[in-house]
Amino acid sequence: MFKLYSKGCEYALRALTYAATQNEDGRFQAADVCLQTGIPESFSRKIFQALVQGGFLRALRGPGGGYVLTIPPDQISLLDVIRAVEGDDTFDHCVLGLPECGTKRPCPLHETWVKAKEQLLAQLEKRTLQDLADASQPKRRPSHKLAGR
Amino acid sequence: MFKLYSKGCEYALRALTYAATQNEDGRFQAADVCLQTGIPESFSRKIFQALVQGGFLRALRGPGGGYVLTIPPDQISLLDVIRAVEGDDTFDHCVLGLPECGTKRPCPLHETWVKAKEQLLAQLEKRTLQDLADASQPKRRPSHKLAGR
DNA sequence: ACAATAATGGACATGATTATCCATTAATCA
DNA sequence: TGATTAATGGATAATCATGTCCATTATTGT
Repeated sequence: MFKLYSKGCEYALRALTYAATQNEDGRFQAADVCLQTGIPESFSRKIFQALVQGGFLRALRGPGGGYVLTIPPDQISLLDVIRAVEGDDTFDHCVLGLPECGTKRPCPLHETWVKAKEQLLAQLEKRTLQDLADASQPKRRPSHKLAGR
Repeated sequence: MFKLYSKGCEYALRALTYAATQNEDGRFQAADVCLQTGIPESFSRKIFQALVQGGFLRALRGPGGGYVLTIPPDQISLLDVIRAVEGDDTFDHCVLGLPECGTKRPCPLHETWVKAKEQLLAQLEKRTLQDLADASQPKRRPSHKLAGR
């Protein structure tokens, strides 16, 4: 069946969105966020590790620790998160599964897919974590951005 | 990772495309098509069964049998095939995995996804099996349609 | 130095997708 | 009727994605 991204990526988006609603600098603890957003903790922790590896999060160990976003949430697009979790090449494979498919040797669906993909990625690129946070039911500071700009 | 559709669906598209290049009425035998397109036979046979169930193919048993398309290849869109194999609702699930997401209770990504999906489905809907067949290296009758219209 | 907290990393369990095998059914031909 | 051909359907295996558990490491505070 169709999958825009893996479960892990879905959890990353939900967790990071929640983090952005809660805290100015996107600081959170794994256990807390997983409990609040209803995503499985043990599994999601692996994803957080990947986001640390990818440079999106900084890990803070010890009491009062957790994770902080290394970049403000309004500068992280959904596409950024997706690529960080899934790898830069998630969207780059031939949809007909032909290994030799490319610009020089396009499969019958190549051009169609390139166009559809462009539009899809454009949508995912223009929405940021902050957008998602604002669109969620605001927990605190209900979107000061709308007034502030 | 990203998946536009399942392996089975990929095989269906490759097999049906090949069938359309070979034969006016899209007639083929499972063993033959699988051999030629390099897709696993035992597995693909299950998919052909599904396409029979879905009314896309008619199965002809016995010597000289095989499958025939019940509809001419230029009237079958990629989206038709995808929906037949994957089910009508493949593209209808919330990308954030929220069960209550819908028009009345949209998730933060709902509108973005609806738009991206529309564009994606439009691309998949306007290409037919005949298009794919013509775009493949033509085995016989190299696209009489181009001259015929 | 010790205790408590929180992330890390490895091993393992579960589930879904993908793939293979084989006996059965239906059709054709001699 | 018997032999051959080709799809069908059920059981089973392999592979990958998802999920859990636990010992370890780093950090903080006492």
